[in-house]
Amino acid sequence: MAQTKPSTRERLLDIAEAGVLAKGFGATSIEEIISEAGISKNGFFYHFRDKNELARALLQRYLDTEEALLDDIFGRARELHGDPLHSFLIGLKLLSEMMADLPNGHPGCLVATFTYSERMFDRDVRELNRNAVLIWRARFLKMLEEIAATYPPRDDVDLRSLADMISNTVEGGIVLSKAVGQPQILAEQLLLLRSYVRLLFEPVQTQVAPAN
Amino acid sequence: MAQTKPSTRERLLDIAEAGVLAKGFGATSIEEIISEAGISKNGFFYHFRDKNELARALLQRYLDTEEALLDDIFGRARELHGDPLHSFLIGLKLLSEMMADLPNGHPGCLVATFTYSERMFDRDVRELNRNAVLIWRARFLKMLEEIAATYPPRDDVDLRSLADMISNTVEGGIVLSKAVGQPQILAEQLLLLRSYVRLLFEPVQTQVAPAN
DNA sequence: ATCCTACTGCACCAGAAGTGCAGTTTTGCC
DNA sequence: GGCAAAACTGCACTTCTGGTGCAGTAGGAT
Repeated sequence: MAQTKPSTRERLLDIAEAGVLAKGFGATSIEEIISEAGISKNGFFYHFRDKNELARALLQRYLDTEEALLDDIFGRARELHGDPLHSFLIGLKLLSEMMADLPNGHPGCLVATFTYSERMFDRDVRELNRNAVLIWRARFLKMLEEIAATYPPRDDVDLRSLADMISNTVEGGIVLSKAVGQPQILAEQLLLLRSYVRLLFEPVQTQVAPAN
Repeated sequence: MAQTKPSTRERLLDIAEAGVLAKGFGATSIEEIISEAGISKNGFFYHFRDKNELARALLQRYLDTEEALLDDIFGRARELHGDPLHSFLIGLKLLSEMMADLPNGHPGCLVATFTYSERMFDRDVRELNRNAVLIWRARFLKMLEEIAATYPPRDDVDLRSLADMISNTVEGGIVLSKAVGQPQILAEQLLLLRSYVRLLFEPVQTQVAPAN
């Protein structure tokens, strides 16, 4: 089970991911994946029992990458500022900047692709997808609780909903950016979310200062 | 060209829409649509030249319905309160309540389904999809400009981005609600958006009063 | 009576997901 | 170097789906 051979399997996943994010899971045929990878059909089925297992592997890899990315961004933000609120605001800024710097815009979120599902996947894959969102929720909720402990929120908001708002903004931003072909929408929306968090938690007097 | 016969064509669209929203466009086969409609395959192709034309008709009808729904909600909100800010806040509340009242949650947005495209549609359909988002933007921007004329925003936000934020919240909320199977997420996110709009535009002294 | 709309029925094609099996190359290990 | 397992190739075959083509028909409007 321990992967020592990354090459072919990883290449299949790379090709599949690009296809799925550009065209959707159903529109990405095994035929085209293997032709691009220069492998036979049975070579493909050696690595993945069926298309559903490809979906599972694709999603798992994607989620691991996203987790690492969020760890990195909010970890760096925390290093830049010890205060929970300010490090969170810095994290959102960094995230927004990272999204703005993607040359062709965000390629798309596999979680959303899988949610708007296409051929329905099996329970495994759907559960993986569901858990991904719940993990994001837990991550951001933890950060918000830390913030709320120091800065009482100005409006009576549910922190759990607010935690979801980060994922919500990203998912919505990706859809809108892709739909109209304006990649910057996602980055802008993250800055609006940041503005909301500031208005909610930042003490009033500080707000008169320029916005960064 | 003037439709006098709604029955079969509309029924095909109903069945197709339900399928597409539940499983995605590619996973909804013509075969299953016609079997549910009790019609022959050629009967289907009599109404739609190919699957792409079905997509176009589906999207067009969906957009018309959404337009009417938004007209209705924000029209009613305006009747309930003449002030642009308060009628907008009422509109968001009404929208949130409507989403909360959907028995099985929002069935999904065709614009998002089509964006995360699945088999790529032709230029026509993609343009229709793009314009839909731009029309939503224009609608909300108009309302926000009216608000900003009376209430200077507390943070230096771009009204165009803020206009997109409504669509963004809905699209993201639908994805999250569907992904985790918690329909109320969409309604909650709309209330958070409402909270942000309040914090942005509502004069400070009013804020101390209880929310809502 | 006949034309148009709205279909049915049948035959057929290509592409995609898979299955099955036999055989071959590559590799890692002793 | 030898051997087994891993990582494939090639071919044949099945089913489902999208789509085409053509011939025919029931029922209402002119």
